Amino acid sequence: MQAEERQAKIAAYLQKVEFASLEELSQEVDVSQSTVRRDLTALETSGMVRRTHGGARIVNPRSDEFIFSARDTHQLTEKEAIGMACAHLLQPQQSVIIDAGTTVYHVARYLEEKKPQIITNSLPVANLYTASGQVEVVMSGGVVYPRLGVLVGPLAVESFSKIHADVAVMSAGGITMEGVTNSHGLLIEIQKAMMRGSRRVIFCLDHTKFGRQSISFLCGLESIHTIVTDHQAPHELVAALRAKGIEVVIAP
Amino acid sequence: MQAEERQAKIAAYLQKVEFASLEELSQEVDVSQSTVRRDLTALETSGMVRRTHGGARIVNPRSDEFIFSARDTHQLTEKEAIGMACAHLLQPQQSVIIDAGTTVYHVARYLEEKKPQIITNSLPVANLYTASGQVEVVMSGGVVYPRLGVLVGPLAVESFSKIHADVAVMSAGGITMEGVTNSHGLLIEIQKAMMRGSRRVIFCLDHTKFGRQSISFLCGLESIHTIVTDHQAPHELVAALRAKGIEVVIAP
DNA sequence: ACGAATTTGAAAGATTTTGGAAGATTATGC
DNA sequence: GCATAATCTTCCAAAATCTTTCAAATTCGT
Repeated sequence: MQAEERQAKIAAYLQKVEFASLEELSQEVDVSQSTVRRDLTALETSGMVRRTHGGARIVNPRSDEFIFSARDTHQLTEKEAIGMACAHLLQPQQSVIIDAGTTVYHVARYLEEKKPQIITNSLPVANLYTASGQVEVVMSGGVVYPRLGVLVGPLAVESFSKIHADVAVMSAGGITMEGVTNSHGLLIEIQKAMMRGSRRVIFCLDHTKFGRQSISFLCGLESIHTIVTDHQAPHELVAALRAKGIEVVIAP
Repeated sequence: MQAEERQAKIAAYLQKVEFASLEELSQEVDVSQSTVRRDLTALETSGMVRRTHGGARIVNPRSDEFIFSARDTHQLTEKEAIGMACAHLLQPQQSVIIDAGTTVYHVARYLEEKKPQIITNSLPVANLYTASGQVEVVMSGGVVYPRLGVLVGPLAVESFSKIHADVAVMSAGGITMEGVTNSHGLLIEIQKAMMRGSRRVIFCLDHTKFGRQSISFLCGLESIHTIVTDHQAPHELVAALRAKGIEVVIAP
């Protein structure tokens, strides 16, 4: 690698992490620490970074715009398994509405090869494919709900009311034999609009959602075509749902 | 291959990658490194590229206002100064339309304490405040334009047509006495809608934009109330703009 | 087609950059 | 406050890269 390119890489890396040790940097750009030191002094004279003992720090940190909640490790493997299984259910080139929620976010992650058209109100999902450009992503409008990165409000409802898609991939707070419930009342209207606009409705629900009830009622079981869950889901409830004519996919 | 054609190819390649090693370039155009060296010295005297040890780098990297890249350190300090200066122009609690573009992105960064209502079609801007929750952000709908992270298309235009804001903070590809131009035709309609919906229009343009013309015409000078730029902006053009009644703010 | 002028590729020597080591300096624990 | 460890600076040899030079190849004009 070239000196200049390397220095740019170091600067970019520091932009991302704000601070990095010498060892970290030398591994990142794959040169000796001596060279990193030299690069850092060069970058320091240009005013871009400040050296410290043991590393360097960016002068004007720029908050990284493309991070999705780092603390999302809850039931990660289950959610990934569900995500993959659900992605398998979709046909190439389909138009897919993706709900906002950590579980369905993982569905979106595995959709790239299906080259779908994704319609979503979730910023994290949209961020997934801004870089690649392989997947067409349509965002609804709306007010950004803090922390979750979901677009809500009348603008969002209106957007989805106008849209028709092949599939809606939904999440929820809980499911019982009485129906599906969710914790955020703001989302209910949007989710209803999503489901109305889709020919097929898939719910992605990990086993912790089974038998649980949240505050707001979303829909009855008759609105659901498919449920994707993991192998820890209670057998009786799965059997009962199947008896109601719902396809239940157990992710391995 | 001809010498000139080869040099053009080298220049084009460098435009794309910003810097490249001698080996890379010699493979790219399929000549010896000696020849590449000669070409590079020629290109250097013409001011187009700068040679470095081990390769070369483009002097004026295609300063595309609308490309968000990790290594966007291009005119970073100027853009930050402009961002701060422009943020100062706004009143607390105002509703502000923020255009999609690297310069105005920096305006958004400094807006938190004004507690504004932000309306935008830029994913990076929206991502800025999803975590904090201090600022209300409204997103237009639209199709995500790959790489740029901008929402475009009829849905976006329609969203902005319905919205009225106190201020619009805009970017552009270039400004001359004939008016403001932009490189992406897709954005023009959206930007026009943004400007129509605002009582005051502020353009943030770093000095490289002055005297430059992009492909698509956006608006005449009469539509502009304020321009924020940095101190390297050419004095004559600044004076001429002021003579037209436009407030020009020079960021320190 | 022939010779002059230019361009190209390669080699030799000069220069710069790199990686490591020794000694100096700064942080850390007790 | 002192000993210890970590980190930094300085220096040097090795590696990479650059410049210069020159013969072969190509292009151009006639």
